[in-house]
Amino acid sequence: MTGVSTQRPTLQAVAERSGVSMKTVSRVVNGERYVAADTAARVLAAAAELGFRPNALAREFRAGARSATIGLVTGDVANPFYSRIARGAEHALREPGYSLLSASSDEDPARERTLVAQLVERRVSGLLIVSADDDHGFIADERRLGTPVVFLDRAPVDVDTDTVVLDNADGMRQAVDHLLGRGHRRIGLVGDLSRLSTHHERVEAFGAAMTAAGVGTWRELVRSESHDLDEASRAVRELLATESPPTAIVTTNNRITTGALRVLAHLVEPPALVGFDDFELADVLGVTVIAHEPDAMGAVGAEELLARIGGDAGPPRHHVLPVRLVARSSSTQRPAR
Amino acid sequence: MTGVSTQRPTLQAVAERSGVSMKTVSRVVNGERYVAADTAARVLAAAAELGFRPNALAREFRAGARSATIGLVTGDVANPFYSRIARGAEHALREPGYSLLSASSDEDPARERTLVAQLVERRVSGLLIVSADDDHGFIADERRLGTPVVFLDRAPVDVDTDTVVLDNADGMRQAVDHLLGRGHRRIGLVGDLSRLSTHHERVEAFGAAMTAAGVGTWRELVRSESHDLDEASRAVRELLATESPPTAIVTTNNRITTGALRVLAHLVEPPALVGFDDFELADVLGVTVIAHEPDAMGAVGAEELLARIGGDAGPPRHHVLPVRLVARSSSTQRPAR
DNA sequence: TTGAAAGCGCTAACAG
DNA sequence: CTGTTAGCGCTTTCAA
Repeated sequence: MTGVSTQRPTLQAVAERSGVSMKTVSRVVNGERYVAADTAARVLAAAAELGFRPNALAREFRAGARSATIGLVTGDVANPFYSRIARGAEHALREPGYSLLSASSDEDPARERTLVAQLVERRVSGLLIVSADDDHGFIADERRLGTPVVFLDRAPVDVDTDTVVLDNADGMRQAVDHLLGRGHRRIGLVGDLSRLSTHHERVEAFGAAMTAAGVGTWRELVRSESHDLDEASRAVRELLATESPPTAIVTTNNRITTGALRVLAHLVEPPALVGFDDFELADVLGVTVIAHEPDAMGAVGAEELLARIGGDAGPPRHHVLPVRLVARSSSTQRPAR
Repeated sequence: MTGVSTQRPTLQAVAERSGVSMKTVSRVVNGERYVAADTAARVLAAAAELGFRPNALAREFRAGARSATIGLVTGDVANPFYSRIARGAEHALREPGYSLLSASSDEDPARERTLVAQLVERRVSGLLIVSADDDHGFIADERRLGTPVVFLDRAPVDVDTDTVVLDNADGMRQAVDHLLGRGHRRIGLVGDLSRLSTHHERVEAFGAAMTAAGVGTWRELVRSESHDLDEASRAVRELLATESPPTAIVTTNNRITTGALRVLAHLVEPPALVGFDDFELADVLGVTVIAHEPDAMGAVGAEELLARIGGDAGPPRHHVLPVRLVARSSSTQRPAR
C-alpha cells in the first residue's frame, strides 16, 4: 500500500475487479440497458474504488477516426471579436457534447495552414475558421477528405463552402449615410489588411455610397493596411495632418477604432467617428458603431457544422448576419464644419 | 475514378502503395534516420498522392493514454482577462507542440467539475484552471492519478499545488494608499463573489490599509457579490445613494470597473475610481488601474505545467506576479471633497 | 537499412 | 442479461 499508481485504471481493470466481462463494464459505464441492477452496482463500485475514467482518446480512436472535438482558428483569441465568436461556438457545442480546440494564427497565413493541418491530424469533426489567407485550396482538400469546414466573417475567395459573414455592405452604407446626413462630405476611412475580403467589401461599399453622394474623390481619404493599434493611430494622425483633413472618420474594425480613439481623445475638436464592430465601452465613450453579434456568428457556424457532421450534404449555405448602426455622441455631437 | 473516398488514407495504405513496410512509412513520416533516400522519396510521393495525414488520435492513444493537449478552464473565454490568459498559454505551448482545449465554466462550480472530468477523460497532459469552486478535492484526485494541474489567479484553499496568482494584497494596498494620499477617507469597494479567494485577499488588504489609516468603519462601504455588469452598476448606485457616500471607489476586477463606469459616466461630479485589472481603453477613459499581465499568467502557468509533464516532481511552486498602479485622471483630477 | 508482430483501451457485432 | 472476438492506426520491441 505504499506508493500510488500513476497509471489510470482501464476498463479491463474494472472488469477484473468486479468479476464481469469488459463488455459488461462498458455497458454500465455507458449507461446502456440490459444490465442487472446488482451487476451494475458492483461495477460502479469497482470503478469508483479504482478511480476509473473512460479514455476518450481510445473511444474516439476506435469509433472511426473522428473526435468529439471542433477546431476553431482565428487571428487572436484575445481579440474580443474573436473571443466572442469562440464563446458563441462553445455554447452551441456544449449540449451536443463537443469541445473546442482553438488556436490563433496571428493573422499569418503560413501559421494558419500549420494550425489547420494540426487540427485535421487530431481528427477534429469539423473546422470553424476566420481565415487570414487568400488562397484556400488546401482547405478544399481537407473538405474533400471529409472534414466539414465553415468560414466565419471572411468568405473564401476560391472555394464555395458554408459561410457565416456580416452584412458588410449594408453596415458601411449605414455608416456613410449617417455621416452624409449630418453634413459630412470629407469622410476618411481607416482599414485593415487589403487582402482580407471584409476589407474589400467595406471599402467598396464606402466608395459606392460616397460616389452616389457625389463625392468622387473619396479614395484620397482611404488608408489601408492598419493591422495593429499603432498603425491605426498613425493612419488617423496622417489623415488629420493632410491639407484639408476629413471632418469624419470611419474605421473598419474594433482594433482600428481603438487605435483611432487613442488619437482623437487628445484633440479639442475631433472629427466625427463611426466604428465597425461594437465594443464594450462604446456606450461610455459615446462612440457610434456598426453593431452586430459575434456570439451569433460562432453559434450559427457551429450549428452549420453540426448539420454537416450529421450528414447534411446539401449545397453550401451562406449566412449573412445583420448589422445596425448605433448612434452615439461621437457622430452626433458636432455638425460638420 | 468516379466518387471520392471520404476515408482518410492510413499509414498502411501508404505502405501498400509504396511497397514498403508500415514501419518504414512510420519512420519516414516521423523523420527518423536510417531510411534510404530513395525509399523515403518513394514513401513521401505515395503519401502526398494519397493525401495521407497521420492520425494524431491513434498516435497519442497508443503512446500511453496522454495527448499533446492541455486543458484550460476559465469562467468565460470572452472576458478579456481570461482570453489574455489563454493567449499567453497558447503562445507558450506553441513551440513544444501542445494544443489548448479550452472551456468556460460560466463561474459555475458544477459545470467546472463537468469540464474537468471531460478534459481528464480526453487525457489532456495537464490542466490550467481558474477555478470558480471553493472545494478542490476532486482535482486533488486527478492530480494523484497523474494529471498535473496548475491553478491560475485563484489559489485553491484545500490543496497544495502549483499556483500562479497576482500580488493581490500589494495591489489593493497601492490602490488604497493612492487614494488616501489624495485626501480620500470615505472609500467604497465593489467586489466579486465572496467565495473567490481573490476577493478575500483584496478585501482583506483593503481593510488592513484602511484600518492602518485610522478608518475603522471601512466595512460600511464594502459591497460584494457583484458578479456581472448590472450587479456592479447597481452596487455603485447604491453606494452613492447612501447618507454620506464615498468620495472614491475601488473595484476588484475589470467587469466591475466597466459596470461602475456605466454609472459614473452620467455623473457631473463622480467619485474617484481605481479599478483592479487594466483594460484596453483605460487610457482613453483616463481610469486609474492596478495593472498586470494576464498573458504572463497564462505563460507562466503553461511553463510550470510543461515542467511537471517533463517529470519535475519537486514541491509545489507558488508564483506571484507583480501588479502596479497606473495613475490616470479618474483618481487624480479631483481632490476629495 | 528494413520488416514482423504485438498491443495501446475501447466497443460493434455476434453469439450464448 | 452476459460474454467472446476482432480490430480501429499507430509505434515499440525485436529480428533480419
